[in-house]
Amino acid sequence: MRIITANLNGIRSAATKGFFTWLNRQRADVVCIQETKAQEWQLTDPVFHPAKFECHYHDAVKKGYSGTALFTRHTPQKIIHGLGIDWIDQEGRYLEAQFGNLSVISLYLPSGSSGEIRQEYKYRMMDAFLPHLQKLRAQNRSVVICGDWNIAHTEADIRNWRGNKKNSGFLPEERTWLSELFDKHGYCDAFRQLPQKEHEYTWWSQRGQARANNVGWRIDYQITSDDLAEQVQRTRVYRDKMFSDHAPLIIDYDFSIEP
DNA sequence: CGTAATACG
Repeated sequence: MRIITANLNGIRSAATKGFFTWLNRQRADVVCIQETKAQEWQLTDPVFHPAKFECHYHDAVKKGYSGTALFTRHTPQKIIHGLGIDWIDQEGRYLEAQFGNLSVISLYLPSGSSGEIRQEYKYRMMDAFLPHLQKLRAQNRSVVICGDWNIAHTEADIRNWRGNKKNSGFLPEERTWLSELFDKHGYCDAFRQLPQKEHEYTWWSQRGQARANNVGWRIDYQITSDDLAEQVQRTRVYRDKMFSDHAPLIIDYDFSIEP
């Protein structure tokens, strides 16, 4: 099966640039979207509900802000909106689809780049999310968590690591949190299961010529439970001018969703 | 500076 994750930086803007035309050609089974920046009542146009998918939206309370979506070709047994934690769910950051023993999750971890208050919020969500991830493992579920984690893990995941050691998204505490997820809690970075390509980033600053020079960060991941690690068949970062600052991440797995 | 509403990334 193929899972795509994409931070769209505004789903309405993305639609006008041809995102849905592109998507309908991708043979995706599940599509996880972040930063819809819209509420569902603003998305009545059929373009936002492509026919071959079952489409779910999880909006932020604040208009034009954040928001996740999950499109699926197969009907899930259950859709879960949010973590059950109000101050997180108000920002529309977690949307889960359950297919038997498999959970596919669209996740948008906060950015901390605007200042201390949002960095603290980011840390608080990381702290609140970890027990949830442990619970999913304790239930013996297979899990694919797709989305914008707003953290570059290692020096291989960011072009200018020296210059960003004190910047949100590459702080030691954030990187350690991801390391512990991988080393202690039974999760792995699907993209890193296959032979490494260098300088494969998913996000570029809009300042200067960052995109043109590929001075980027890998902050979008599909993080799976360890049991799915050997299922990864092919990974691809899809760079196209249609996607203004984030590139979608496409991963093919060697498992299928039970009907 | 883009997206979408005057903030946020």
